[in-house]
Amino acid sequence: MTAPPVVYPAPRTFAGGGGRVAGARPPTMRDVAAHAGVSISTVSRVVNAERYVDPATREKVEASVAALGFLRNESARTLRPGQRTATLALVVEDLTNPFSAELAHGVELVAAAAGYVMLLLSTGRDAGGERDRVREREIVAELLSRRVDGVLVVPGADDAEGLYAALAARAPVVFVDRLPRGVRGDVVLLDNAGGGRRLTQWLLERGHRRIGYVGGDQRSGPGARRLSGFRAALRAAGVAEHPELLRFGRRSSDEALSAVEELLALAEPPTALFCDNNRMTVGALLAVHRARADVVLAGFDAVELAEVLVDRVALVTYDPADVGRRAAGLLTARLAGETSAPRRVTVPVDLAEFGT
Amino acid sequence: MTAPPVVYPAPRTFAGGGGRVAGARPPTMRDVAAHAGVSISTVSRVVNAERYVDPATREKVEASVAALGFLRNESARTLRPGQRTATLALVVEDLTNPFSAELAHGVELVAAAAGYVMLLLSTGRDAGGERDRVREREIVAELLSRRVDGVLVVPGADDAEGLYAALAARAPVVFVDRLPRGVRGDVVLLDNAGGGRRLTQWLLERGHRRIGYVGGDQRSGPGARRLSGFRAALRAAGVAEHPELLRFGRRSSDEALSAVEELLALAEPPTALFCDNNRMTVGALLAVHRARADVVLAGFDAVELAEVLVDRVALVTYDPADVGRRAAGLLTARLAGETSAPRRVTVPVDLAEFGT
DNA sequence: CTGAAAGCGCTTACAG
DNA sequence: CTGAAAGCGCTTACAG
Repeated sequence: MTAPPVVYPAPRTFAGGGGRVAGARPPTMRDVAAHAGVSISTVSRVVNAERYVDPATREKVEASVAALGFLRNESARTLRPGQRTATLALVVEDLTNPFSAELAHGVELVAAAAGYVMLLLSTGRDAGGERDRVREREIVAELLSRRVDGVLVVPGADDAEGLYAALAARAPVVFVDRLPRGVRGDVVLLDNAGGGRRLTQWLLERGHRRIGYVGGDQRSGPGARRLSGFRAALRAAGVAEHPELLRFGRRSSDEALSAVEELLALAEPPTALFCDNNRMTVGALLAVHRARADVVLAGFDAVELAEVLVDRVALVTYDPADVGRRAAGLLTARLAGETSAPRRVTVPVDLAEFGT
Repeated sequence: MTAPPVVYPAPRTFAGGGGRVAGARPPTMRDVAAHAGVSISTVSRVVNAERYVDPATREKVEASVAALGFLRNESARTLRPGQRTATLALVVEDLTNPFSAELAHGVELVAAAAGYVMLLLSTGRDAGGERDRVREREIVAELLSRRVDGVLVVPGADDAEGLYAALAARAPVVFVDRLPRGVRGDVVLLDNAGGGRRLTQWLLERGHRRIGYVGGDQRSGPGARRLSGFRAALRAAGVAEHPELLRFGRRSSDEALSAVEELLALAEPPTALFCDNNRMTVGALLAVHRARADVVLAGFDAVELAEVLVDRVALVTYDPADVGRRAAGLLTARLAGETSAPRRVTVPVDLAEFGT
């Protein structure tokens, strides 16, 4: 990625765009100073909107800035000790996940309002579908090299312990949706347990006692908390869990669909289904609709048109952008000097009922 | 956003995270050089993996790098003329739009593979729902100040002429989904006209002659091309357009739903509907489903579960991530020295049929 | 209110 | 193969 050596001050040129030439060396403060007939210090003061500049001088300099199209080189500014890069980073696993995308939107809003720009990096998964450790280490190194002011991370279920410790040792880090083990830090969580409880109570109130469960990874993070909410509600109501009605580890709506088909084919099928995320809810909706089964659905995440497919459904919904705004708010507060103990923010969820 | 003056070399400290202190001044090449007993030049050579370094020296330096946890300061490196920031920027209007999110994903994949990091900025809309000009100018200034190596832009329908000209004059810019008037540059477009034509042909082949049209902004960009494809197909088939069946300027699925309700209530309703984007398709699906109308749908964009709602539907689908990959590919090619005339890439679309 | 000078952390000819 | 020195474009005490 390094450009071949160039003889200074050869401009970097770009002749694409049909002969358009971009990249004549951009004007520097020195150029502005010469143009305005003042010193570089004075240009710096004007550009930084400092006080103690004679109005006439300021005007002169501003005219030169405009005439030359001067834009301060941020890399140079950043180099001074104590100066910020005015850059935040958001690290997600997969941006195509709607949660990540809306989260990023919320983060960007707050970042922009606070004068920061957002780097977006995704860790992805390796060929085996596992978290890509190499890429994760690269990302941490990249962020440290770039001296980002702060980082927001949606950690993976299987994040190596302390992966982000090196990062957290050098810049404030806010974790989103789950807190990796062994790391202290600010974290913004959804009320997953509360949502699981409310969905389950909603089913119990409607008389359901045989409730099926279709879920993804239930060993840690959001999935674990949703399951614990489910179980807590059953326990509180004195209703028994039916192990044969629980299906975990489903990774797609297709896998969820098969799971629900299995459940519906049981001699004693469930009368209701708890779906622990968007993929599960979509799969279950399809299976129930196809089977024209008399099964009530309760699931996590908004699914467009869900209410049209089944007679009765309750969905836990939330605003990922709000999660992003809050997480970015915590981070910018740290950057503004906040030194309180690690904070844990829980974002409430909503229950939306549909159907007859 | 500027930190208060600090007395050098006071470290920036962060006492959040429960007393955890981050930000002791990171080690520099000077520190590594002292630790390894070599000159700074030599450290630079090792860090940059240059040839002509004695293996023993290299090993010594690498040990010091590891011991001190040295990570080259990218701002400092960038300062030298001819050096890149290794940063691309993607500018979209709204990241919550699934197209933007998947696009960003594709861009990030290619950027990461080529050694670039992606800045993500959204222009948003102002209070009046119009493109926010002030924010757009800020973004252009920000990107120029940061000396990003290249930019990908999804321009708005109502972009001011030449808004991105200042940018394009200094760095390669690739436009996505539409090309602003008055700007030359690489552009990646979807085959919107082709998609519109195919959807319309699909309807015509099934005998439809009264085809309704539900669309958003049809004055420019993708909307205009989809409409032109619709009209071209009608013309080619010698089928008349029915002006009373055309509804434009709908901005949400709710507005599309109302439009379709109007159409279905006509004395002579359409027998088929053409929907020019995802929102329109969702609204039309709902309206047709609710009215249990015998209307065939043909629409743009994948809609989850669409086929379950209506008897027969055809959807034009495409992979926004692929658009992102291609756009980023054009950009990285420019950055690698490609100097051909502006390129226009058209990404093909698919037609998916559902229903009995 | 203004300017000369030092220095941020690197890279790069230039010597050796 | 290695080092001393200049310089990238800024900011910041320090003098005046």
